[in-house]
Amino acid sequence: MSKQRVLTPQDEDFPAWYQDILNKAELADNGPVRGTMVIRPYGFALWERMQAAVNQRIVDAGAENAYFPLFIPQSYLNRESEHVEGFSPELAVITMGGGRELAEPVIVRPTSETIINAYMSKWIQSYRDLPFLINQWANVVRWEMRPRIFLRTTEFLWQEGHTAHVSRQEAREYAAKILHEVYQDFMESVLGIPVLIGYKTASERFPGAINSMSLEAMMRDAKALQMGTSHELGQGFATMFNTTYLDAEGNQEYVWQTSWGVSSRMVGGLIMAHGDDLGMVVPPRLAPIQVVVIAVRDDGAVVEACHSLANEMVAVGLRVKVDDKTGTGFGRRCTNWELKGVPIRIEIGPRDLEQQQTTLITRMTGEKQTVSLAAAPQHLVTLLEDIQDNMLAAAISWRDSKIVDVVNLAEAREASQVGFARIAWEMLGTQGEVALAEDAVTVRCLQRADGSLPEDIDEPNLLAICAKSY
RNA sequence: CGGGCUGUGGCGCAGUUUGGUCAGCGCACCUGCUUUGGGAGCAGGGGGUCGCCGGUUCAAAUCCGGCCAGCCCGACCA
Repeated sequence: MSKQRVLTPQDEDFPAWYQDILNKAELADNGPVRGTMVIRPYGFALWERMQAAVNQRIVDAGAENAYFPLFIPQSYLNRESEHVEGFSPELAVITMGGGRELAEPVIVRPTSETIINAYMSKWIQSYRDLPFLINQWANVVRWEMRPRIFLRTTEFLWQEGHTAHVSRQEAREYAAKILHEVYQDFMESVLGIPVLIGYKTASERFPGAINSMSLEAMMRDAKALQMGTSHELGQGFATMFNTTYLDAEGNQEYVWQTSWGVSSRMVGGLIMAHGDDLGMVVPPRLAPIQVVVIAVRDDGAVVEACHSLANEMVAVGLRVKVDDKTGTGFGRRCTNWELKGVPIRIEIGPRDLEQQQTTLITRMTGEKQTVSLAAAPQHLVTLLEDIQDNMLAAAISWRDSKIVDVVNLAEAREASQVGFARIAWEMLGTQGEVALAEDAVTVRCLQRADGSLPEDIDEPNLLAICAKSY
């Protein structure tokens, strides 16, 4: 009964560590078609909780949910030239249906700007219909060369918001609002993952957008992960789909649009941003299970005490699971809950019961403490809040320790191998961006020196965040 | 699409060079007993047309030919 290695250590082989977690924490499996994934119940529970928190914020931002078809006429994509050029290499195209060749091939949506525009143009008539704010939760398909579960799969789950506004200014502000009030707030306050925000460079921009904003997080191997994007689409789609409205002066005008999304990739980000060599570490606000109560041994009184304590905890609003599967060894069960990253583990054994107490272990720190059964529920409520705050604080300080300010290309190249390099965009420039690409380093985003979002990409004195990424 | 590699129970692999008690190991799974405060021990057990097709041979996981699939490295991506 000694402690043995469960996962490949992160230092030894980070991708292997990630794979091990997917399997051992029962998060997901590969699907039979390359690039597809099966999301298992625990992995899906994480996603569902993300959905609920993001959806609430989207609704608060004024957008309404709707649903558009999975199949899009090929001709729709062809209307916006940059859009179709950007996506055509990764499209799944259906040419057969009902046993016959189709007159016009059908695209499996890689994103829905086109089909949503087709309907916006129908529904929007007057400036009184604006802003038009809509969102859908859906699956999309982008044929991927190098898939990795959650991070880059051929089919993935996401939310895509699409809006139409009377002015460029209003559209820009709304895209920024989503970035800050929906995405950044969700990621930092629920996921406990700090993000750097900024504009994508022209080469990293969404196909068809005039500007793309992104949220970039640092994983435990110091690589970057784009956690979400919010785009300013300008009037390109509106022009091609004739999405117009009549303004107060009686003029026919094109709308200004945005689109924005976060995906099941965030599950991968959660794993890689907080995980350690024992498994996942899930922040309390997200955790499907916040507390697991483990019956140490098969003893009627012990099991009963576990359930009774669990009931009290549920009564104060906690999400609790009782593990009374005493047929499985104690150590094994502890390990399994650690792998799943449950924030707090409570052990109740005969010795605890004699003292009317319980042993409480915090997943994030491994810290053990003894708490009386009577005080446990209330104690847990505050402890979970502390853990949530501590996880974000720890992630921020760790990330900041891996960001290096540099002044030239050579330094940027070097620093990007072991963290994020921050360099004046005027210094780096598009040529520097191309040079960095040789080392698989990209400019993740452009931001102001204080980390805030610039007015636009041409604003002077911007900083480029450079890193290797997923 | 260019370069390197691999296909053997659910997973990870050995065996292939030197055809013949090689259908085997670890983990997982099932049964029983003992266990249970950090991945338990012992005993027993189930499960594989050795990627597919063809060829050589008395005999093929092993040799030959073809096909298929997958992995890793390079150009695109939430």
